Amino acid sequence: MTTAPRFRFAPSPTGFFHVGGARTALYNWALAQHLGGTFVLRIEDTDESRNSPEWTQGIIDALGWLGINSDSPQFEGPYFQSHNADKHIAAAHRLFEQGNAYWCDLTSEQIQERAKASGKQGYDGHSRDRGLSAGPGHVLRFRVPQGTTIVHDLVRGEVEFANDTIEDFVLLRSNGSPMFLLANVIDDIDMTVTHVVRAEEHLPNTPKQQMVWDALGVAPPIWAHVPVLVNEQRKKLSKRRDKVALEQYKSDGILADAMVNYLMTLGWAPHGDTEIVPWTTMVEQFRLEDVNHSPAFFDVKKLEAFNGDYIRALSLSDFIDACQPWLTASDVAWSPAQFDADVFESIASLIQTRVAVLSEVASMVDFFFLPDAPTDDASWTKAMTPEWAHDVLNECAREYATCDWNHDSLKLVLETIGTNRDLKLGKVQAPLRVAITGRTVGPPLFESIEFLGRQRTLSRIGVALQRLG
RNA sequence: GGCCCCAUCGUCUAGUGGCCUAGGACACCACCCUCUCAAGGUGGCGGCACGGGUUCGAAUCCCGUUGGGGCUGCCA
Repeated sequence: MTTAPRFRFAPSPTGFFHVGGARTALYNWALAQHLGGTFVLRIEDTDESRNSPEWTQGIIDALGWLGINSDSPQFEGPYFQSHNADKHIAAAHRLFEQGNAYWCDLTSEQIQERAKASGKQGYDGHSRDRGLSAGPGHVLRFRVPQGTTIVHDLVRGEVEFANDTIEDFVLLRSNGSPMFLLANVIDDIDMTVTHVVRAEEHLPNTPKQQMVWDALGVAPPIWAHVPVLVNEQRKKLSKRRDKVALEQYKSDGILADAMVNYLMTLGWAPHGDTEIVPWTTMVEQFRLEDVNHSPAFFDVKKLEAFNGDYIRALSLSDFIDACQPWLTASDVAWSPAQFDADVFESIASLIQTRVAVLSEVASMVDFFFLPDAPTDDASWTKAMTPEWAHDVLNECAREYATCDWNHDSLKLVLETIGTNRDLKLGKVQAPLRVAITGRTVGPPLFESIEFLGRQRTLSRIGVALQRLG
């Protein structure tokens, strides 16, 4: 008989949500969905010095954004490791009573000195047989048995560790609080976790944890260590150097689906020649055995390419909805009163193919809502330098005062002005574009002018003419 | 230093002994389309780290070398 598998995701609440953690969570979630199991969220807050309660809500929100919904019947938690301290301590004492652990009174300084003197690194097992009991300044250490420990890992195969290379690690701190290694195991046992899927950086901890499982008489879980995510220097993504906050990508305008899809392909690929596939397909196909063994570079460019794809796949109304946060943000160039939702809806389809991240939208449509064209000196210089610029704008102003107001005729007018001077539309449009939009690049000009209206168009041409002198 | 992991285009990957003169995607380049910029289309550039084996046959298996990475805390 097989019971439904139970996966767990066990982040520590140390600020924002790390993209590496996001991928690990996604792998666990995909597996839970694929196998009809449970995803258990456990907040590992044993290190009191660096946890903060508001961050756990951040974790839940971030998971929710990724589609790992805490309302789902397959979602369990959050549990807090700190709430289980009693169980951890009880287990530690049981380990002591069984002879699997012993007390030690050495300080870190003393350990270092001994290591220096012996020339060997780490703790040397000095207190193993000293028969110490609990007391102030005493830590409880696990008595690593002789022999070898074999970790059966679903992505790596069998990994063998000689136990004599593993030091007697600390279970309980001198203040009596449990260490991660212990707490982690006790919680996994307590929550009947069957699969531990986590990042590769935990692989060296695994034999230690497995020994604790064994000592407690419980069969260890199925392990799976997925490769870490690295930066361009091939170093593990770090909070200090790298942009790793999921929230940051969200506020830059990365779509959740794009992020999910991209993260899943870091270390794994869906079948076939397309890597942009719906979540349900990934759930169906994802297998731990197919996960790559080597670190994967978190490539923001590729993420944005995925995102552009997802943006273009949105229906127009979904796209418009998705843009709202960036149109109403506090740092936007226009005032709320100046914003015209109808205008935005009218031009949205022209914007949709032109952005890779949603935060780009604002600077692409600002000229519609600002009283005057935005100023961009580089664009101005580039477009207004030709000696014909002034005359073209002048003629434009005259013709646009009376011509039919639709993009076809607006275009035809400028085309004619250009033809008379032997200038292609691609060239003559430049001064007009900058006069109207402020920039040399942007959405299609004549549609934009049409939406802007005759009055404002004429006024902007006037302003530009004046500036040209 | 010690322990462990890893090694296919610049990057993410497909590939599990013959279908591989190694496929796709991102990036890059060119062309087409085109009012700018995108999007889209077409094409191109570019890789099995190296050396030994095993085998009729190796990107795929074994060994070694080299190169990367992770861990090495009374952090998680």
